[in-house]
Amino acid sequence: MARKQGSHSDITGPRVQDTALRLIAKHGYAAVSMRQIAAEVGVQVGALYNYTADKQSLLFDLMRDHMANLQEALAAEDMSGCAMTRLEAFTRFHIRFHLHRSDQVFVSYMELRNLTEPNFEAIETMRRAYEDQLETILSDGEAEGVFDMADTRVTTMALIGLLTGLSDWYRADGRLDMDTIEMIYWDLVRKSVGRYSGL
Amino acid sequence: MARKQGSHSDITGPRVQDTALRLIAKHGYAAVSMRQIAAEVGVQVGALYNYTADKQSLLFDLMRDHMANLQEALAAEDMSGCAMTRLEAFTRFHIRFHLHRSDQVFVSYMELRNLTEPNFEAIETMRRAYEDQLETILSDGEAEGVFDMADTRVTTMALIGLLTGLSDWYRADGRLDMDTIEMIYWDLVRKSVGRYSGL
DNA sequence: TTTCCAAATGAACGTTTGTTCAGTTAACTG
DNA sequence: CAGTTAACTGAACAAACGTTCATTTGGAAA
Repeated sequence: MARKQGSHSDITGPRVQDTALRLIAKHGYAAVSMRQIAAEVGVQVGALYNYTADKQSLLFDLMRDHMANLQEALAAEDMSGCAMTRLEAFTRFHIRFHLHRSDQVFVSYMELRNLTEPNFEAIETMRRAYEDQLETILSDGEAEGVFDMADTRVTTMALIGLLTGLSDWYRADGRLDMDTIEMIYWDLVRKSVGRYSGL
Repeated sequence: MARKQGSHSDITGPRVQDTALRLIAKHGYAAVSMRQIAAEVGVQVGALYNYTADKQSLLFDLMRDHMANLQEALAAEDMSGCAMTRLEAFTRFHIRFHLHRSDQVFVSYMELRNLTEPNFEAIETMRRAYEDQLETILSDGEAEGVFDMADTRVTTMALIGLLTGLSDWYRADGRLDMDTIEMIYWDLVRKSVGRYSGL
């Protein structure tokens, strides 16, 4: 029995990706077998190899697609204003983008060590490019005199950690909606890098 | 051949723990086999079962010990002053404790999903207890009027994320020493929750 | 010197793993 | 309607998995 109705490759293909993403996010790359993925898709294990060269490629493609989507979406944001405006845009963008893709975020940060060396470097390069855009904003803000930081690079990494850590505890059915959280986090970011003349 | 010289149980035992921690931090729980651990320790795989009931217990013990050490070390800190003083103490303590235990931190945050349900709950309870101590400091600070936050719980989680994210990029041989990083992070924390009258 | 036993061996167990591939099916093409 | 082929099956492969256990070892106790 094969191909019950219509051509399936354009249906099964995405379903393999979606299922793999969901299962890997839940149990981890090493803990998910090709047979589990096949079972959830509804095919035999051999059929998966019509859509991926091997298990490693499946993981790598998920992560590369995620990073590419991130880069593309950020490029579509308006980044024309002053540093403070751009920092707000970046912060809100990051939160919105990541909270809608919790599985991708989880996999992309947790499964780095399961990538082969060349695949790891490819993902790291993409991540670095993303981080650098935040660092540029912070540098510009320092030059403009609106930000006051002890160290730009460390602050960049700290803010990335602050924003990304949100994915660890945010639940869509939680106490606060996303707009509120966005506001709270922007408040924290703004104050943490702003010129300090408080108590 | 067994026991080449002297009793080994008090040597092999800790070595199993140390090796398991190091390998799991590097490759992940599911990706590390009992045979790999045994090989690095220098025994046959069967010998491991003199020191752990099974693989799951090995992971759980690592995480529980880490959380217990964390709790114990925090309890030994001086937490007698005002909220601002205690926040600084907590911040510096958290950074120092975690940066000296990067493998434990990594495992304790990455391998939660590989715990059985009861083991997971046990660890979560310990983690929650730790977070609550930060939340208490923030609440007290708000009551004292020295902190200004939109939401205490969210700020707690955000600061935990900020501080813990440090482990993701810190390298002992990096550009900045730990004291400097501690200072930078305390600066960020202080400003982010402080009463804001800046630009 | 003999006995004892903690500590470790080494082999085996039943599963599960990722991957391959010859064969089968059914929708599309002419 | 016949031929083609994309899509999938089903079985097989060697390797690796966690765990068990009868057996062996050698230091310590008597």
